[in-house]
Amino acid sequence: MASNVPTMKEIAKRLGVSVTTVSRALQNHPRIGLRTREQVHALVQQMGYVPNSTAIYLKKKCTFNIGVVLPFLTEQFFSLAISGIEDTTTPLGYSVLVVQSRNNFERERAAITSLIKHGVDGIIVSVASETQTYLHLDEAQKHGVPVVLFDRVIKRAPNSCVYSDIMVGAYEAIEFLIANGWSRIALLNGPNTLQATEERLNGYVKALQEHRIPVNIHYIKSVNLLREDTIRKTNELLNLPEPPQAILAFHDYVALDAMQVCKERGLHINKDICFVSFSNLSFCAYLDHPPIASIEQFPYEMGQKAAQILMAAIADPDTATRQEVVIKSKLIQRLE
Amino acid sequence: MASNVPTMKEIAKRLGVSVTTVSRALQNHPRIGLRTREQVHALVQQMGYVPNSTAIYLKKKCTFNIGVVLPFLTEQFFSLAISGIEDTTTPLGYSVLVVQSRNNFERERAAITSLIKHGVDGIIVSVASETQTYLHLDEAQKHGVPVVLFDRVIKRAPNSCVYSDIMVGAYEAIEFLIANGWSRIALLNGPNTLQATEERLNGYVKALQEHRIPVNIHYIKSVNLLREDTIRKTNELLNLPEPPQAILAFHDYVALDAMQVCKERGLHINKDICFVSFSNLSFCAYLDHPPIASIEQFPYEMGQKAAQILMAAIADPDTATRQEVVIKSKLIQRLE
DNA sequence: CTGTTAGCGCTTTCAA
DNA sequence: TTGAAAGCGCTAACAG
Repeated sequence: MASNVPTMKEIAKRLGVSVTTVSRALQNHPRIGLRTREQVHALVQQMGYVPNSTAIYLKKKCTFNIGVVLPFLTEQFFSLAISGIEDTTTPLGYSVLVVQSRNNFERERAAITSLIKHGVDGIIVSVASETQTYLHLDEAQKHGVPVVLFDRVIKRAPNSCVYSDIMVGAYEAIEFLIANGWSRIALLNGPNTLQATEERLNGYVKALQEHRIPVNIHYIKSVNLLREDTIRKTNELLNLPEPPQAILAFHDYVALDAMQVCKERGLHINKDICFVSFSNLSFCAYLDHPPIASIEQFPYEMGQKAAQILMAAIADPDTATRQEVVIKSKLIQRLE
Repeated sequence: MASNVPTMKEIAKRLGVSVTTVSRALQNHPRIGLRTREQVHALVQQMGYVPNSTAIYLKKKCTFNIGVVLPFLTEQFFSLAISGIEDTTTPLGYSVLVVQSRNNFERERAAITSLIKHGVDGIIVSVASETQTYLHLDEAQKHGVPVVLFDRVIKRAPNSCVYSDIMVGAYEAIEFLIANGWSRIALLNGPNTLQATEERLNGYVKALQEHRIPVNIHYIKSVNLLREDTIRKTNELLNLPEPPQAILAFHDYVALDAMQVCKERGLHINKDICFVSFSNLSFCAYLDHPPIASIEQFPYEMGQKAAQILMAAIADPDTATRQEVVIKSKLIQRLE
């Protein structure tokens, strides 16, 4: 911020009125003379006066800033969520502070601490894959900063959260594969720390069981979301005496890496082996052989919803109760 | 922010000292008794006191927030730049306010106004494709908020800026294509409002001329960066009596859309027609037929550099002079 | 309709 | 080594 920026005091002095009057004129307070109001506005215009928000924040005890903590901005899923958040908060005068955790718990904790210090009015977080506790979230609540979780949520946490019906998504995906004649279906799942991993597994198992297909434990792999691990686990699957015909992947990035492994081993995608994955990122459209189906999770809408809940909690801290919103996912088929 | 959060006053009262003392203890001021300091720190710990940053900001006349305005977070180029910015500002205690302009000038202007109102200490911007003036940037400078431009810069603007040597990049790309035997090379360029568009054109023309290849005006198209326009312009190129053998695209997204058009028309990528494009986004690695070469522009490093310049300008507003930093690009070849 | 006054939570002279 | 007091820029009773 600046050095010699005009303040209300100067405006008041120049106009020979009190700062109160200026303040009121600026807020279009009813009890103010039309003349005065116009004069003030004119001078404000002329001097290029911009109210000092820090002062207002100090008074009003809010900053109109909210924080967002998520694993990676570079994942389109999250940047779309940010857009959803931005679009619902900006019209209300809020700005968004973004911090990336890079799936690292310590970074996440530090990010939240830093956001509290910066005085945000609320925080939206999608937890890191490493995160196993929600104590760092309590820290925020303790300072009166509401926290809303989205996508990567901790359901036993006391915070409001919004996520997609992953279990159903996984279930439908497996049903789809079965309906198309595959029965040897593997699951390239995420880290076991994530709730979302468990749900994918549940959906997977449920669908298989309902169709009386035995669950093969060797078909279930957990990857840490790093490329190398995906490659390793995919190779393990392909090395099986009876390798899978289809793979449900944790998300598109996992699917892409796995597909590359397959290609390198001479397999033809969607012929020798086919994929279904979560996310439905836009660049899949550019692949010659995209996953045969994707589970669209509507990250933009999730961001919107999370932001709405947060806005409500900020506006009315007392009446706001814990909410749990499920965004319906949708299976997008790409049969060739 | 909260209601009943502990303040320095309470700490002082509980300890029977003055707020001054607490303040000094917290800052580890030299002139303070060891005993007192320890007592204060203990109580702070116990009460979970967090300094009210708004108050500090008001006093210190800075917020330790910086704003970043860019077209789209969903473009990996920009999210990588954000990471670069975050990584250089966070260690210094700064947080990043991100706003997307969506290539819309009005949104960009509004974003900057909003950031000034929110009291950021500085702003980094990559201008919208629509933007043709830098008056909205002057607005910030007028309020003592330094502005640094990156990538999509306005070079005649009075602000510091960092960008890549696009002309050289385009030049090398064309040389590479010529060296590999192509001479009918088209340019799917960006909007004419962008400096970057002009530079790509210059590099393109220069390389052709140096190799005594006549510049064919029908091979030069300007797209507005929306998918539909890319499709239209690509079709125009392919409909030419002598269609190009190679295309230099404004960036990967343009290349991808253009490549799809080619595929739909039965052309084989990198055989019937090949592509070179700016950006080198990571997902190109997943394509069966990626652009035959990409011009890596190092967005992370650009973000870092822009942030460094901004940090310096904030730290020392008087001595800081306008800087213009060029990040060398690099041609990544993917000959099959 | 307008001004006076107090105060948000903190830092920082100036005195003791 | 500590404290009292002023003040950052603004808002909001309360009083005219």
